[in-house]
Amino acid sequence: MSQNLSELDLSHLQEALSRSGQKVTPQRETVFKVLLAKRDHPTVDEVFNRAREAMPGLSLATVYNCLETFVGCGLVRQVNHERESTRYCPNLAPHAHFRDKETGRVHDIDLPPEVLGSLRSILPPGFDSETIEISFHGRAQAKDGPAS
Amino acid sequence: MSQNLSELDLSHLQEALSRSGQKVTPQRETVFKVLLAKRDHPTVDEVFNRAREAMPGLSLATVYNCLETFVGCGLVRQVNHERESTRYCPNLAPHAHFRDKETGRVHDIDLPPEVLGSLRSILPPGFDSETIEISFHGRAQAKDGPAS
DNA sequence: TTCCTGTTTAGAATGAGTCAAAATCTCAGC
DNA sequence: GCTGAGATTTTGACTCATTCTAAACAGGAA
Repeated sequence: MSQNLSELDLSHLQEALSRSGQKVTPQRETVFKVLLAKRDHPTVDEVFNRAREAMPGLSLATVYNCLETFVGCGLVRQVNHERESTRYCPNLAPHAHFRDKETGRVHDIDLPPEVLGSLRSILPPGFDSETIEISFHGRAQAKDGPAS
Repeated sequence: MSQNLSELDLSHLQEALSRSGQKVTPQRETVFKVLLAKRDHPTVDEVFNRAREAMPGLSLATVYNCLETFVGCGLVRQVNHERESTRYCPNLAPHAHFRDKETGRVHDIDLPPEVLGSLRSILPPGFDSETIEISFHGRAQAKDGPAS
């Protein structure tokens, strides 16, 4: 539950927000720290509950606002699986997601550039893709450890 | 709005349903025909409206039921994009989806076996994937024609 | 201070989807 | 052709993630 989030991580927040003309507020800091502290793809509700430990007055709407802001300035990615609640992920490296049928956990799967390339190459001319989402669904061996 | 859907298509329905011990009903036929008639990844609401032209008494819940049944017996795939309404797709060949930012249309993108293979290969040992969903998001040149 | 703008808050509203229970259908067995 | 069991459909109520609205708040420029 580290208090030792590197300054570097928080400076990302600072930088990304000011890049898009927005302010660093206590709420945004708190929410961002929650995302960095446990990278388990929490839902809004989970973020809300964790964040309230540090900031009891925080409102759910604000958590929605913060997360939307982060997504908007590229700090965080949304992860959707079927119709379940949206989850949030501060891993900015290109990666796919694997959703475990049994546990519901979401795992990051590293996406090598050549695979990304071959994916891009299947688009016929005229299709200009900004984002690609890849999600696997199945069972993962209980390789425990932090629910990545 | 072709009445000439091949017998073959409808026999798929027949076969897939009885394979899982379920009945062919007028409602299911109607809904299935709607999916085949215009392969534009309709939402439940769109299916509902189209189906009611042929069967005015049809209820929304039944459309949900039918589509769930079809997905369950592998006749149809669900397509989710972000938090938008679920769409349905009778194309069973392996393919990705491209969602046009501007029009909202969803296009099927053919997925060659070798690309599918290279995707599978990025899974670390212990990850056993049953389904893969790939979705692109961006702009598509107005290569008009039926909103594939 | 005062104003302005962006942010946060609480609560109401939305809307896709699900559920429960009654009505209806189908069809095997008589 | 009837009967009864099981599947299917219907209606309407319900859930719940998310969005919206309007009022309070914060903090910097004038």
